[in-house]
Amino acid sequence: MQKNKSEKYLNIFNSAGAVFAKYGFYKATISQIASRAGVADGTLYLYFKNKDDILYQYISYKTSIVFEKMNDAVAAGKTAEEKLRNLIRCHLQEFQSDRHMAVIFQSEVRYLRDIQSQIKDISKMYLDLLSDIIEQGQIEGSIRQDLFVGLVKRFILGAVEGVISTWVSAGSRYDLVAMADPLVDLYLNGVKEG
Amino acid sequence: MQKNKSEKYLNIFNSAGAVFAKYGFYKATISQIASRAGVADGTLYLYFKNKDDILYQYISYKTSIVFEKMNDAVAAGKTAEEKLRNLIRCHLQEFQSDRHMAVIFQSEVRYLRDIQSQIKDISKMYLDLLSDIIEQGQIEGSIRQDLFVGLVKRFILGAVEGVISTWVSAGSRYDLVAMADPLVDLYLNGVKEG
DNA sequence: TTCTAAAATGAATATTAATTCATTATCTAA
DNA sequence: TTAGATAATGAATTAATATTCATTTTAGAA
Repeated sequence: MQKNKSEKYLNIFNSAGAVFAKYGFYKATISQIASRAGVADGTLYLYFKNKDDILYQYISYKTSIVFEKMNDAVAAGKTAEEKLRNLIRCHLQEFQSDRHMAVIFQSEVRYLRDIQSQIKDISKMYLDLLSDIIEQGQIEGSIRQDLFVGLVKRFILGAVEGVISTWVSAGSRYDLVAMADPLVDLYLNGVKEG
Repeated sequence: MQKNKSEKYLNIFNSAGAVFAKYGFYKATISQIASRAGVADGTLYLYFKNKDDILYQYISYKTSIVFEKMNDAVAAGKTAEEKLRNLIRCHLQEFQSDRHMAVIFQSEVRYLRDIQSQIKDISKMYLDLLSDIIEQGQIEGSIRQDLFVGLVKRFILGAVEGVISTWVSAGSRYDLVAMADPLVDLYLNGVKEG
């Protein structure tokens, strides 16, 4: 099993992403992944320990990249509102530009949560980012003091995931990033008239 | 395969729910379900066509029950706000009182969406309920006119599912129904100060 | 060009678990 | 009480596919 990410490694990696996204982890077969990558079945085992390990590496890697970008996006904002807006936009942007990842995150994360506790859960990190933003907003005075942060952050994450989930189910045809501003407007102002 | 729901059928049905919730559909085995139900492996095939059919019947049945209750809850409200509050409360109540169902809905629905198009998707029905409520609120004047209903309804569903998902991951230890009112307050008023 | 190590192959193997069905047990009605 | 029907059993079968490894191919050094 190689350490550095050779061209062949990436080839298998990406093929696995496509096949997992299309069939789901359990119904995807090693042969399908190998054939899509244009290599023999046995070759996968030179690069990955086993089938689980492919999914594990896939999610680990994608998680680290996305989280890095989210961190940068938040850091680029000054006020809480700017930070929130940047975070949501980045989130939607990343998932829109990598549909396979979006599908896999949506459907296979629970499987990994059960068996691979060493994965840093992207939700956990995301919720921590949100906590910081909400608390900053409360200090700034732009966000209500009477809110239970633990609830608000889940509420926001759930809403974004719901929008992504719908976009995935609908065949990813419309522009996801365009929903960032209306979404943030909803969090901020609510649906009530006046 | 029997038609009427005998005691043994329900026994297998519920055992399957518990085993699917614990291990996930693919890792759950027929032997585990049979053994939990206290019957022989072959007996399952007198009541269900195959393993897929067990999950199919489980989700179909639970969906119909929950949706009926949700409909009643909404019908019991007069204003849009009352209806929304009743719907969210009912949703949280039903999932809280049936944790196996909550787990299965959270993790296995995508699998079914792929293979069993005849299931009426609970999300779809739910979103339609929400559409009606939002439109009623807009007519009443209690909900903003400038909202895109298609976005708002997903936003609300996503937020509720996010809260349930967190509750499931946290081992279902706290009171989920207690979150209904703070959640509705968030949808209505937003997080912004003033 | 030749040699050696690394990489790749894919047929054979091993494993796991869903499903079947010949047999046995249980129930019901005459 | 018993014959026939119905229900249940669980060992044997079947099917699918993840993984291994003896063999072949490739690439780079001498």
